Amino acid sequence: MKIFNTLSGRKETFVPLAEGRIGMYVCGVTVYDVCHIGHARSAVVFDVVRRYLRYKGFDVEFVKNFTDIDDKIINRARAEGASWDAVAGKYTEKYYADMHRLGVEDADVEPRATEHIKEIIELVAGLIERGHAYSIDGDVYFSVPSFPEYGKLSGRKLDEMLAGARVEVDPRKKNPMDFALWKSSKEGEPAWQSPWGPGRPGWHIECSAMSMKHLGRTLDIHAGGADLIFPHHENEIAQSEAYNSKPFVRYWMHNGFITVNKEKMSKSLGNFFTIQEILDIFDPEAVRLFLLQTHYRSPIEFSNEPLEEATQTLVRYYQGLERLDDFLFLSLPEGKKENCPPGFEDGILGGTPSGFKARFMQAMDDDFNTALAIGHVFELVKEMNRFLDQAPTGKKAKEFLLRAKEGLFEAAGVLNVFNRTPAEWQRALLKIKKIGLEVAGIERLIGERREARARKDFLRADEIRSELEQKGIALEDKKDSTAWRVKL
RNA sequence: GGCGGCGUACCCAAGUGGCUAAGGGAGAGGUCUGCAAAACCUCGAUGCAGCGGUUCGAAUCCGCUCGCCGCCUCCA
Repeated sequence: MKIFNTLSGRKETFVPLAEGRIGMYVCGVTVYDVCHIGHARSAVVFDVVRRYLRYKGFDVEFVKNFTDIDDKIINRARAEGASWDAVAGKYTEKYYADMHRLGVEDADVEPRATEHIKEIIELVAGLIERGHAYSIDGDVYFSVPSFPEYGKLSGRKLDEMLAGARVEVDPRKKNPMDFALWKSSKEGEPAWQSPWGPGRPGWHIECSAMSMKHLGRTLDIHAGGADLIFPHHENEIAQSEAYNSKPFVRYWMHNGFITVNKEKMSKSLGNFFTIQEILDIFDPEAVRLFLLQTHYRSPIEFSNEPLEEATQTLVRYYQGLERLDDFLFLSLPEGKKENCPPGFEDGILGGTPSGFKARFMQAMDDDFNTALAIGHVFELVKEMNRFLDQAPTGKKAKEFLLRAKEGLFEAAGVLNVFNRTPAEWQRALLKIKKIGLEVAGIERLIGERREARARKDFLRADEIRSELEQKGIALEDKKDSTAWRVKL
């Protein structure tokens, strides 16, 4: 299995520190506001990475933190007239609500910065002891020149960074690049007691302290959005490696951005779409598919159109699945003569190396190429349809298709897309398209129409059809039944 | 200014040295059907921003040009 490692800038063969076990840490969110689709991307992408590693048989310890104390939370609390911890609590809840709807699994450990003040203080004190940090008036700074390898993740050199510095430098720092490990608190701000006086942790130190506590000194995988590479992750490396004298992370993974009009979606530009407002119009599965149809390191241009296309794509998938289910459970009476169309065994439907499962794993093994993996899903769907077009009958054909379906379900479990039943999908569409009809009501009308058709009252039958059509439901007459679809 | 990425069919997108350049959406043709719709099948780039080079062979490697974007500041 290969993973693109930001540290080396290339794909590397993945070998965990301890055989069969993986410690993985993902930078979560600062809970000062609701999440936008960019946060969703990071969460969904690394959710799939985790699921795939588990699928491969690794014992994965997955840690994702919440930054629950920070300047932005304090400012937000002021703006909302609430306490800082009420703000953090509120947006933590909203985070969970969004992520659960998107099918993102909770982490094994979900540490909060404020629950690790003791570990953070130990770490800061240790860095001072080792000569990598210094305190001034209650603040503590990391001394960047004390760590010669600084810049190795983001690929920049110290002097270059100084030349491009765009931020006002605190004159008390020994070096302009030094960053805060501990910030003294002003009057009225949340504070914890420390050897340097009351204060709160700097942003970067919490991840070092928490990852070390929950996963040990060296992590297998550390992941987050590409905007965290500098300075956040660079600083984490400096702190952790200066303290431990050991490599901090073996594989760094970073996801690409969501853009709007080709520009990075961000709070400051105001061009962001919240998860909530997107899920108000689109099904979560369509959102997830949309995010996974592009490789995780490439940018994704956001707009409604691709989400509508993703919805249409899911229609194709669930149509195929329904057809398969119909075949497997309805139109395959026992005792019918055997007819298993030849020529499919060696293709994607078969269990050979060119079969679906092998291709799926090959795609995922190559730096989690979900876009290619999803492509294989639809190759399989197409081939399945072609197979069914041959009107197969009998036990052999059934077993053949059951195996194909099994492979599909394994992939669905990893992606957490394609994971519902066709009926569940239709119900979800009914809801998201805000069609004011119940399944029972639709089926009653279909029954009425069936009777009308039986007595050749096509006027009445067409009337019912157009009545449903107006409400957004299309009818499909099959051989001996009528199915309904939500129109898109 | 420094560092990095991207440019593949009408749209999205995979592919980073060698079989027919995946897959989805849209479109066209066909099958099915009381009619219809849907669904399914088929079709679709002699071509991979442009120009040059390396190679038996390049979308894929190298150089230059054009266009777009990111990081260097909080940011998923």
